[in-house]
Parts: sequence; structure tokens; C-alpha cells
Amino acid sequence: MTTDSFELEQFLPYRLNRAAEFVGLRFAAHYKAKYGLTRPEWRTLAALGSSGRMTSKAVGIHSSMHKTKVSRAVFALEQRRWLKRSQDEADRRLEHLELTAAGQQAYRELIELARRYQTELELEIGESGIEALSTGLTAIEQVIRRSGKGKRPEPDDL
Amino acid sequence: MTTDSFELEQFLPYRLNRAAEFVGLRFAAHYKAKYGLTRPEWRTLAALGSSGRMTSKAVGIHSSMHKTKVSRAVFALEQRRWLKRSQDEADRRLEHLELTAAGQQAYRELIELARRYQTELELEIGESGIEALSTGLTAIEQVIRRSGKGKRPEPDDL
DNA sequence: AATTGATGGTTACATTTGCAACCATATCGT
DNA sequence: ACGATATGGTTGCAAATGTAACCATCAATT
Repeated sequence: MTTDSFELEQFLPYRLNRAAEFVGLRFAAHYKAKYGLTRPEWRTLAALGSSGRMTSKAVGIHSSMHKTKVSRAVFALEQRRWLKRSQDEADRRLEHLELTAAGQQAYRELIELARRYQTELELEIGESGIEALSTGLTAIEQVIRRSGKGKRPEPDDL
Repeated sequence: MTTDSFELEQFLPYRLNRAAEFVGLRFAAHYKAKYGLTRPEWRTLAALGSSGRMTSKAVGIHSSMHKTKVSRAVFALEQRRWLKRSQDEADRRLEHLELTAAGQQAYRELIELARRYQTELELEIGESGIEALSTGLTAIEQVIRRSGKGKRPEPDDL
């Protein structure tokens, strides 16, 4: 018999997606309201802020975004004068990205916001919940890493 | 000092989103390839399949989708002749949705797919990982429920 | 029964996304 | 040195999404 019960509520992809959406949207509301940033932009800022000068491609890898998303986010941040590009001398295809002073300032404010939100979350979810979650996520992250290796004739995406 | 390190990789919203995307997209690939379904459509089908006859609004609540998404998904499934609507006699604003025979057939196949995927996941992630994840998700779900109550003068969304 | 306000559901419009094609430059094999 | 192929990055276009406005019906108040 294959017609057994199936409940969306206990289906892992559904549950994960719901949780991610809830947690993510609430945070997004903060920086969207305060700075009008989109999520790709915030991620790019975060990547650049924490790792310093790097290329678009590196940003994409670091923050798991498709290159088009990165491209557009970089453009937006550039408009805002929060980052500047510079051509690589040796290889003229790639350009290095770096936050401007204003960008770094914004970064500092944003991560402060992020930290506050994280502790707020920890409060709501409870220490044990957070810990369990983290363990589970780590397990998935391993799967992601594994699945990233060896596959993909076109390592274009993600 | 507020300039401490901040790593996107350990920021909960980021981690959750990444995990959800990975797990969700891989599953979506299955039903997208096989049936050309979108996620809202799959969710609607799942809701209807497991709970039987219900209204659009109920589908939305059951599967946490905005009413416009539900509306479009219902339309698509109707085109496909997987569901039929019927007006409520007492209250003519609302319509009851029900899967057709073909819809139920599809539902059975889909949940079979879903079950296979879930066990595949459990295998990859490991029993302990799954358990931790589930505990953590349950904690978040409680927060979601709590935050749903009392608030919102317009209980329109979600 | 007429006005006001909810409610279920759809539609129009702007924004965001994903995909594929593309451009420029670089690398490899010969 | 030359053509094939790969790579970093951008762009065009179609599809998915969110928001707000909307329509029809119902409920409550008067």
C-alpha cells in the first residue's frame, strides 16, 4: 500500500522553507526599512565587509549566489558608492571589489543589526532549539559540500 | 567594541535559507521534470490531496501561501483538470476545491516521490542530523505560531 | 433596507528572479 | 602562432512573485 497519509507539515523541504522564510523575511524587513537594501545586496556587502577585497565570482561562492544576482547587486552597491571596482592588471577579465569608507560604515551598522537580530532569535527559539538547529544545519551543509564536489560539468551555478 | 567579526556562514537566516534552497530545489527538480509543476501547484495539490475538499483560503493557511499564489496555482491545476471548483450554496463568495480522479492519481504519485526523497535525505543527512533539525524546526514553528497570534490587524497575508 | 465594513478571491502592475545567449579576454592543444 | 575551448562578467527576455487595488458577496449597524 502506498496511499498512506502524507502531511505537508512534516515534510522536511516544506518545513525548512517555511522556517527560512519566516526568519529571513523578518530580518530583511529590518535592513530593507532602514537602508532599502535587497537581500543580494546585503549578502554582497557582508561578504565584502568580512573578507575584504575580492572578485564577483568569489562573492558568489562565498554567499551562494548566482553570478547574475551578484552582478546586479554589485552594480547597485556601486551606484550607492558603497563599493568600487578595480581591474586586475594581470587578467583583464576580472575585477576586484572593495568597500568604500561609506560601504564599510554601512557594513558595520548592518552587522550590528544582524547581531541584534540573531540574539533576539536565540531568545525566542531558546538555547536548546538553536543548538539543535545548528547541528541539523551543519549536517545539511556537509551534504551540500559533498554534492558540490565531483558533479556538475558546468560549475556555473550556485 | 562593535567591529567584531561577522561571518555570513554562521548567521542563522543565511544558513537556513541556504539549506532550504538546497533541499527544496533538489526536490522541485523531481516534480518539475516529471510533471512540470511549480511549487505553489505542488503545495496546493498536497494540501488538497491530504485534506480533501477545502477552500482556497484554507489551502493558503494549510500550506502558508499568499492568496494570490494559491489563486494562480488553483487556476493552473484547474486547467490541467486536476481539480474542480464548486460554489458554496450558502455563501457565494467562496468555492470549494476538490481533486479530480486524475488529480488524486497525480497526488498519489507525487507523495510517493516525496516519500522517496525524504528517505533519501534522511540517508544523506543521517538520523541524528534529521532529529536535531526536526527539533530545531519545531522550535521555530512555535515562534511562528506565537507571532501569528494577537498581531496583524490585517490577517490578510501568509 | 440602506450604509458601512469585512471577507473570499481575482487581476493589474511593478519588481525580482533564472536562464541562456553574449562579450571580452585568457588558456590550451597543436 | 592559431583555432578551439574555458572563464569572469553582463545583458535580454521570459517566468515567478509581491503589492495593492479591485469585484462580488456577506454581516452588522442603524
